[in-house]
Amino acid sequence: MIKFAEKPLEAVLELLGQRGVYTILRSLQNGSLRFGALQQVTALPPRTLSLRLKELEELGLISRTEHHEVPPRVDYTLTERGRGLEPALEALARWEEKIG
Amino acid sequence: MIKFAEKPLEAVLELLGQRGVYTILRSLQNGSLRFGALQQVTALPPRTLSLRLKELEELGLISRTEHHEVPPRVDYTLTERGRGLEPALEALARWEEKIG
DNA sequence: CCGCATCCCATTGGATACTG
DNA sequence: CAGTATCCAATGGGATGCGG
Repeated sequence: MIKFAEKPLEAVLELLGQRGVYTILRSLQNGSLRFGALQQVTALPPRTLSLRLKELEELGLISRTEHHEVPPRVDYTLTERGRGLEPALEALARWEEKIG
Repeated sequence: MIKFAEKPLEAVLELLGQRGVYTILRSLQNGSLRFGALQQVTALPPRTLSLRLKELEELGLISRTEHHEVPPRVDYTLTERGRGLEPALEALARWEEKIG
């Protein structure tokens, strides 16, 4: 895996190329979401979703907030750095429309 | 591998996440390049570069032109569809500058 | 409800050597 | 010069079951 510290862009692209990651980022543009919700929109098995979320956290694109309640509740939010990717995500979305 | 026909965007993102692909596309923005030149800018082993170029061709992002000469000469060019990705590539480049 | 542990497998990527 | 052949190591990711 490419290290963010060395090649931030390549690291992000590598992660964006993984299943569900683009969908996760786009979904979070509308606000925080919980693990379960992300599972539904991405259709990823829990193990895989968990891995992707951890990687997104490591790259500083999302943050994890744990609410100490019963039942447990955790939600994920775009960070400032994550929001910085929005123009790129938008450009990609527009490209898709054009050729779809 | 994700099929372009079904999910064009996911297919492109998957490919963009591979080593060297972003670099290939950016390099070709300045005009056609030959296999050897792409090998130098990407630092990919020939087998891998060959695979990536073939995939980029399948997605319709680049085209391959074979000149029947001795010694052999082949060059690769961005297609119209490939150029459509430029705004997204630019947005990514700007994101990189901001955090680099 | 969130998410980790294990097991498993197909696919892939890198390195090196070789050829039309 | 532009690739292909071969071999090997790593990894993505699905399924299932358990734990805080």
